Amino acid sequence: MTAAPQASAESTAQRRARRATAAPQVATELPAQRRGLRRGSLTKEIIVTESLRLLDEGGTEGFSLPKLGRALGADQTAVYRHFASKDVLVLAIADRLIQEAMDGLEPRDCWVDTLTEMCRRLRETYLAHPAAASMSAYRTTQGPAEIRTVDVIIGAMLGAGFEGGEAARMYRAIGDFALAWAGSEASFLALDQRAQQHDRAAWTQAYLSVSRAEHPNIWQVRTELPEVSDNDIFETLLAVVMAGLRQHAPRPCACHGRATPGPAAALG
Amino acid sequence: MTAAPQASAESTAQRRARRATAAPQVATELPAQRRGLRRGSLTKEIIVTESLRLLDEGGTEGFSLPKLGRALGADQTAVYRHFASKDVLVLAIADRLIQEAMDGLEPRDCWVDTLTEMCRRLRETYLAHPAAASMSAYRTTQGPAEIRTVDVIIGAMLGAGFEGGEAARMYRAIGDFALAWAGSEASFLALDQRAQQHDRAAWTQAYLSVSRAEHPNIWQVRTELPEVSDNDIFETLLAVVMAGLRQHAPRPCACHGRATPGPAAALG
DNA sequence: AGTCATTGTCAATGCCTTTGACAAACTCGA
DNA sequence: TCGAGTTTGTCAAAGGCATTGACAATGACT
Repeated sequence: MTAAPQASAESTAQRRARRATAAPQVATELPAQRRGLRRGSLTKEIIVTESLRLLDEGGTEGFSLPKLGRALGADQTAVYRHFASKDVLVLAIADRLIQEAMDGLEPRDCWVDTLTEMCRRLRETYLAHPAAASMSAYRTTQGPAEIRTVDVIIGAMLGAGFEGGEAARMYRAIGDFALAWAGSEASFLALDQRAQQHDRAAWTQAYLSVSRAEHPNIWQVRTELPEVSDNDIFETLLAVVMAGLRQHAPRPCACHGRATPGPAAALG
Repeated sequence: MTAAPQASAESTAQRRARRATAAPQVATELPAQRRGLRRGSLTKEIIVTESLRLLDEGGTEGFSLPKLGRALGADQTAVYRHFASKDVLVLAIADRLIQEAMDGLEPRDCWVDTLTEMCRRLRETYLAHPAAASMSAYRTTQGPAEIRTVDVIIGAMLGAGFEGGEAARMYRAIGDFALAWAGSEASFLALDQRAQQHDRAAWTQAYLSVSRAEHPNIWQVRTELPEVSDNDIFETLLAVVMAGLRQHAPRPCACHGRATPGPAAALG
């Protein structure tokens, strides 16, 4: 079913002419050139893509349905013809993010590698679209990509030797962990730059100016604290989680606990 | 004419009557019905408390500064005399939650117990106020309670034998983990009941109706999947994380890996 | 008592989400 | 080829929210 007839150009011209003459005597001062969008120029796909672009550029603040409509060159309310409400649009955005993150995810020989890759992918995608992620994290769509990811995770857990209810629990634990972590990092990055910068600076300040007597432990590592990067934190926690999983697992992973090569291997 | 919450409607009426016949006496000895809006009757404390109540009862949707003002028996804009913006109020709410969660937290003999307690406390408080938590999670206030908690966590890490930068990294990993997890659980619970119920039901449905050929791993544990509770998931992940930490730690914890007694001790 | 800052109230602005009426334009059947 | 019906874009408008500036009462301080 393709067949997009090109006869629309002429009928568009007809429409324009008609509109010009059909209008009552209301003073038409403007050369009504491009007042409207051609029918069918908006699709769910286009709208979601533009939403993502707007959110990436302007953050959560700059995102509203009126602005989205205008950015598409359409009316403020045009989006409502394709999504019943903003909430439904947000769900579609969530779906797009999951797809983007998990497209092509394949089980690897080592179940730890599989889980590690899943966590890293989700985080990468969320960090690439923090505003979109902060709006749509914790929403679930049961789309094909999501279901497939669930299957891969459970497959890894079964590969680790977990059985039945334990495999189910472990899947939820790791899956929800990945979502929670990526979502919360994205949520922080979705705050306006001022708040973010202020927060980071404030913590550095707080660490460095802490009283030795009152908070001796902070004091002891006060200079190292501001050095820790977000990537450090994520990879550290990921390693901890995977170590814990390996220990719980009835079956060792294929790489026998060798450090998983990853994007943060060079980090201190 | 708005149908304000019952309690506040009445106290507003009382206030009006009282003010009309107001005697210039001080008469501050009776705390009963002291909700009148004499000058100074609104304080940050009161406003934050009422915010929490409104959020607990009505969720994120029912929470706005106009409604908050009305619920306090005051003008729509009264809150702005105490908080420069809604954002500042949200930070104050965040502070209150952290205080509530961490009040009286003390290091325990076993550093694993200390960390476990911290994670559980944060989660409990956030789950008790999901809407408030979903608004204020990921915000940081550097209040005394927060700083103290940081010191306790770092103390636990030093107790585990981590040193310098490693202790700093581990503190961030566990602290951020606790925040991310509690925040994301709260965010889910802050969705309106309909969406929540729908989500849970949809997943159960999705699990049970999965095709064996397409998603064999899900199929294998399909009946166990809906059985997993939120508490199961949290305690499972917490156990995994603590096991991983123990393994990374240069020094064993005081209880030598004995299962930490907790609300989910029955879990395998 | 008189000055002054504080704090509650009022009126108003501009943006947001959403809805209903309307009109253009595409589809489909005769 | 034409006309009915459905989509889809546009317009106008309602009702809510965050925020602001002007105003007024009130309590503190001198």
